[in-house]
Amino acid sequence: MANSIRDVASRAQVAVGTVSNFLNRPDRVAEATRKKIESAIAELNFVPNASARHLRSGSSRTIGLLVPDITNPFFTEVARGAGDTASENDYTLLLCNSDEDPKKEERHLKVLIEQRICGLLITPSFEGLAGVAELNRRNIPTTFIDRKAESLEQSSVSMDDFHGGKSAIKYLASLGHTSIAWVNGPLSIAQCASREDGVMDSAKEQNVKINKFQVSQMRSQNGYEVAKNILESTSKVTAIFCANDLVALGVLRALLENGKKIPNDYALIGYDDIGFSSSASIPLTSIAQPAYKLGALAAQMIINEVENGKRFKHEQIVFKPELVIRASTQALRK
Amino acid sequence: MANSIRDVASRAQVAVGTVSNFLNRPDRVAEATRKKIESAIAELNFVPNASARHLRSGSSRTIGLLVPDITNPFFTEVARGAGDTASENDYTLLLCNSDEDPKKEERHLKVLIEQRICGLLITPSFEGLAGVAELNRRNIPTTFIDRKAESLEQSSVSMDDFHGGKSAIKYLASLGHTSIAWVNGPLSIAQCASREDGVMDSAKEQNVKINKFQVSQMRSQNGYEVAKNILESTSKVTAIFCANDLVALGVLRALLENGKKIPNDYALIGYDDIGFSSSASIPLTSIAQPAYKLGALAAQMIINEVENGKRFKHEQIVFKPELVIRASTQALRK
DNA sequence: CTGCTTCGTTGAACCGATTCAGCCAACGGT
DNA sequence: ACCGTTGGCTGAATCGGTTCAACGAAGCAG
Repeated sequence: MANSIRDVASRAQVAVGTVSNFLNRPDRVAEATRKKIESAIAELNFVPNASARHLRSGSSRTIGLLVPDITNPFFTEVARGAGDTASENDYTLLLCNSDEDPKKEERHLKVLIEQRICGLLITPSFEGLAGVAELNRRNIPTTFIDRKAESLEQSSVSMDDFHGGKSAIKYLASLGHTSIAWVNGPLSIAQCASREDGVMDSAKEQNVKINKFQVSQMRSQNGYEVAKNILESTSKVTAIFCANDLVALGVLRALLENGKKIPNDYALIGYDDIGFSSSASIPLTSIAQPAYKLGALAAQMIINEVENGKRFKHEQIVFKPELVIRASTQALRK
Repeated sequence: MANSIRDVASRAQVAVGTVSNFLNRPDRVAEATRKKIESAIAELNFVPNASARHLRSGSSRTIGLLVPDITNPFFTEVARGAGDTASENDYTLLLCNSDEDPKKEERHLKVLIEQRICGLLITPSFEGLAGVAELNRRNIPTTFIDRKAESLEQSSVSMDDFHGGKSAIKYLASLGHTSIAWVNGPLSIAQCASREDGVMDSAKEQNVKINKFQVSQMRSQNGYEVAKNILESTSKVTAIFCANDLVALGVLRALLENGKKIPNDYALIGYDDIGFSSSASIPLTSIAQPAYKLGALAAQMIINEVENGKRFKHEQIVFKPELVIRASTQALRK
């Protein structure tokens, strides 16, 4: 049932080495021989065994992708991008979801090492992950996604969060808003910290007032809850900027329930531009991040690194996010 | 750098076979020897090579999961469930996304065969997929997810779509609605067909009138577009039931844009109960499907089948979906 | 005709695990 | 004292590919 290269060889009346050449360097094989092997493979329904191949060749042609929350559409898109690129280059992508749980993350890293992945794509959610150090010790190239590498010895594909935060405030200021609520996630998350820096920087430039609010997790429910605080707050704001779309959607729901009109009573901006934002009941203005492209590019980079070894130059690529204007924002009516 | 079992053996002063026993059947190894091996492994930082293990043992401990659209939260949840269960049982899950493209699907199946997966989980989106027949020929157990297997030789974990369609209409009828729009996807999709049967069956029982509408794809944008037709339709409906939540969210947006009040002007029900439905601006009543459980159970079943071989009894498990009532529905005001 | 390449092919060694027949020592029953 | 059993350990064979030194034949230059 499970045919081996030896069966193919004997059926095609050639040596095993020739079949292997046919599989890997067909140009080294004469036309006539090639045909014999082709038909033998077809007749036997032969498909090479990846494990055997990896074992001997030393290269697994498998890359790992470790994300903190596959439920977040942003990461789903990253995974799609990385998967498609891997596939096009005849690599296998091993997708692992840690659910933001360090234990699961370590376990997945162990499995990835067992599989002898030749490269890892990761969005590190915690500092100083033991497993990542382990990867380094084993010389497995690692590329950060959505997080800039601090060392030049490592590649990364990330977003300019400072710019993202800045451009949202700048845009709101241009609409005439001078008092803005900023709903951020935990500052321990690097992305949140950078966005906040951008927000504050722009606020100073544009001379607008920022009211800070905070959520413990960047999920819809948290946005829903924090909205009450915004409504009850003494200093009246006319615009709300949220650190991601899920939170913004939660805020949106709370505002509508309280009879507020969007964008009339409040302008609202999210971050990430996940698919649902454009089809929310009030389509959301958002800071778009090219998630698919992030994943695809990261995969391409790690494949280059794997194939070019030492000659490879590490790069830290930073994309600029883009403001996408929809119905949830409009100019302030005096 | 990459240590082998032989390095461990020589460091621990034992035979390679003993190390292998330690790894796989620790009870067969004496306490003292165990300790020696343990410390040798720790010192050398040894992690076994999965490829070598699979090659010799013949079992890959890898299961494949092939979904048609990882972007759909329903499948993301299925994948999480399957992934967690695989992980708990020391299996590796290879997640593949076909984007509803038969070519990609075939390519993924080829890769999965190369990897010698010991079992496949699949939501078949097309009839008579050549690749699946191939899997059968190779005796690779296959379990259908969200689609009942027609043969008793195969397991499946699916939902009772007939019941789902029926219960939505029954509920709307109980609220006093007698004229209902039913927005379905392509009838070529088995799930859509069954839901429609349930809808029509219940309509007859409850004596309510059904207005059929159709979308070509079950995405939010399609729902947005079809909503116009519903509004312009001559026969006035007071409730709308959509074949999935994405479509329902699109309809919701269109209705709100047209100044309609939900649930006052229209009651609205979706299907799947994806996370976003509960946090939509008007939280959506929906027919909930336990996606995570579907994935987890399917993974457990295929693992059982793999490990118990012929003794395994195939099962076709069918879950009943559950109506989840939220703000988008209310009793009809006369 | 000889010597030198080039091209296509061969087949044994090897990658790193698992498997299993076989060995030794200790123990217990008679 | 003898034999059978059991527990623990050994190491060669093996899984299915890839690699590579070596080889024969053909082609070509001098």
